Amino acid sequence: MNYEQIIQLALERGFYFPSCEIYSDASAGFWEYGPSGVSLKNKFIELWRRELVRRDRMWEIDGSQIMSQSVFTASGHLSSFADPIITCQKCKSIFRADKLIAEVTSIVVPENAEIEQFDRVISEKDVRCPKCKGSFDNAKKFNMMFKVGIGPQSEAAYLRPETCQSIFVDFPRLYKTMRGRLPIGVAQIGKSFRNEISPRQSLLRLREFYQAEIEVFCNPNKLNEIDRFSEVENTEIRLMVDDDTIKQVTCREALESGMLPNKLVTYYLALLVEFYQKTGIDVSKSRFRKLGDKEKAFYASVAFDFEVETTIGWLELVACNYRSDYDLKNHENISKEKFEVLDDNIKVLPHVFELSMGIDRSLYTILEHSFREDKEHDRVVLSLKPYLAPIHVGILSLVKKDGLAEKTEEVFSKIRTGYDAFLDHSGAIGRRYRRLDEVGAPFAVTIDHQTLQDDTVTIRTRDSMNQERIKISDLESHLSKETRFP
RNA sequence: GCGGAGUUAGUCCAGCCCGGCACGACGUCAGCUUCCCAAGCUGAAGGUCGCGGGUUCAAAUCCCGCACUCCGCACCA
Repeated sequence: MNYEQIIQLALERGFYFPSCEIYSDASAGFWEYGPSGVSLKNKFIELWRRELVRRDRMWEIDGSQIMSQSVFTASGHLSSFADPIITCQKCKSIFRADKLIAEVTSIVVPENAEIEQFDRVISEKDVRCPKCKGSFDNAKKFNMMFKVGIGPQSEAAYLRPETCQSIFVDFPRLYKTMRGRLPIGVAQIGKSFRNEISPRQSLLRLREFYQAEIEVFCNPNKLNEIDRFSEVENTEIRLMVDDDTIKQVTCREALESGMLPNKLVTYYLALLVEFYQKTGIDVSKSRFRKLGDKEKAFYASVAFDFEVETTIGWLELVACNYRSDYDLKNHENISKEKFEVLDDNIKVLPHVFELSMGIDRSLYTILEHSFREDKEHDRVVLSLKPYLAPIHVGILSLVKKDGLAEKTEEVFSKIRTGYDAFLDHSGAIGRRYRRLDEVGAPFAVTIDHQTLQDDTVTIRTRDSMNQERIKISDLESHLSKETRFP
């Protein structure tokens, strides 16, 4: 229900835990997924593939995590993904140089100005530390990308700070070989790396994290020629634009009222909501928040954050950026590769609309929104959607003796390769049910004395705690029906 | 990075002031018992007390440094 309970569940039940925790030099901002977490993550990704990649006939790629320096020269990350910082010589406080100068002197030095400009203003205006009045060291650029050295000469390269650059640099080849027409969605799941100044709150701000990104390449003159829009015109989404109120409207209303700029953007925001609804996240606690000019990333011309309310506040799960031709134009200039494509026999440099999803944050939110305390039955239940549950079914013997254990293993063997099943003989039956509830297993099959006579078992449903008796021969079709993706 | 609070078994924690065998609960495992919702009994495993250094005959405890976690500030492509 709240952050502390989720982190405790994560630690106790193998969802996630700190990386390298046995060593004291382990850095903050790195976490690992245990067996339950991996199982949940894999199923979440499969749902994403079904609801976005396959539904919209996107292409999925898997790019390198280390990318050449030129990529980030072109993308702007080498110059813009860095903050000018100054350190107080006396108290060691760190400030953003541009912000402090603007505050104290009202002089605006652009964030990406040459480093000497900051030093000059600081010495001319005698800018001092607001905390202790100490003077500053020379300004430095703090780039949030991790630099790596390739080969014996340690040639500079970087761990990608967002997965999408692979998609941009691969686009010319993909377009030539994969036989698509605009609009084209290209998707990728993978890790990104950012040297955050202060990582916090486990999965919510990591230095190494999973993104599921989708870049939709489109003709900027045809943003309202999206046939598939009709599939989502009645889908309800919650929007926060221009003021602080959230309005729940259908996609058609959002478009007609001008709250959203065009059919293409509206269509993909709708796909996102429909996807998240199926993850079990409570979308009545969600909103698309339109970002103001100051909040937007340097490459975005229009941006919406998909945010969900949690016990620690509104959490950004997806950044939806209209990147226009920013990336393709820059890669074209630096690489000399052609990025133009033919659309209706007219050459066009595609624009890009991006859905950049944080997987780790999404998984946290799913856990928090699924976690409940059932006080009446004195239990903790993770009411995950059956198709996302780390364990689909527990296979339990009511007692170990009288041949029940052997019969239970026989049932387990029948389904172990098709489902995530957990075999358990030991302890009281109620205790075993409780443990399964806590990792979100939607079903528990129990082998009892009657099973030996007529080959039937009981199957217990997690949320209702109801049990029904079914034939072992019907077990697979029952599980298949109940754990199927929607 | 700054300020505050912390770090002891899988989890929660006592012990620290005032140095002398690291306490308890939950959980886990095995056995017995019951046999459909965390019962009970018996037993067991599990600890470099965050890391490193110092003081001391002796350090979880006192001192110094560092790391990490949480809260606040700042940062957040």
